[in-house]
Amino acid sequence: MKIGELSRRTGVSVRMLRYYEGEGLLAPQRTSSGYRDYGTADEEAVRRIKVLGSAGMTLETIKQLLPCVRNNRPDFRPCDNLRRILAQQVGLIDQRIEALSQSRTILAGFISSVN
Amino acid sequence: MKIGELSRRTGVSVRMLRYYEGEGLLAPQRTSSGYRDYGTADEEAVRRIKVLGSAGMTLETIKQLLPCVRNNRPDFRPCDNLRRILAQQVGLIDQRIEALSQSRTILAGFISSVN
DNA sequence: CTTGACCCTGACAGCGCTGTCAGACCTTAC
DNA sequence: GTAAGGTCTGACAGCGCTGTCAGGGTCAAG
Repeated sequence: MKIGELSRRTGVSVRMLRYYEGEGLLAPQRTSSGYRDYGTADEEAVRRIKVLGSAGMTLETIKQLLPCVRNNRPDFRPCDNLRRILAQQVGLIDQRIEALSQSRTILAGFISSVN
Repeated sequence: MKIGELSRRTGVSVRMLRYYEGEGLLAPQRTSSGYRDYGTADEEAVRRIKVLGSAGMTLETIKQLLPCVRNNRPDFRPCDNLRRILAQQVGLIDQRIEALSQSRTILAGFISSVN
């Protein structure tokens, strides 16, 4: 599929899809005329990037993860320090969740103190 | 207290404390020689800013919240649309928590699939 | 009075991310 | 063949946040 369609299907802007490629997270085929040609695997990848990204992960971090994550099952063999990255990222995520929960408590408290 | 001490006590860099002031989130007293002089209320505010900020809130958003949040108990009277902001922010936070949980599941799954 | 630690302001720069614009090419449908 | 809409590249700019540097003032201890 072409970039516009992928954009519509994933909700990621055309601009960002090209950016992902520039950062090395995607490498779509090209048609003879130079148009990007994405497959379903690319679409899957974009969805993953989106989720990981909205969790606060940097594209750089996601990039380290992604190549090992083809096929829903990570392949760790080519990725030596990946486990470390993963554990570290889970730690970061837990921290963020904690902060968010705290904030939520604060805000929800404010709201209910008014109703 | 002076800015260096506040920085040490809160873990927020001197640079950022001055930035907060520039953005209108803090307004410390000044000594006759121009040094910033922070009180305990400022320290409290900085801690709140820190928590709210690490929850992904913009300083601009925090700024709208902060004036109504003196004394641990929000004063809604001067803040008409605050409830709307609060509800909206809680929604955003819930979204972020959801995304983080998803990411966490993905990553933790990867890790356990290897042990 | 000097020295070292701290503070001041202002500016520049970078980060990661995102939008937008220009100028050109491609494709599809009429 | 023409027009409309999609795509290409490359560049510029902005966002919010953060560090750093320069050039200068202040303060406390020796």
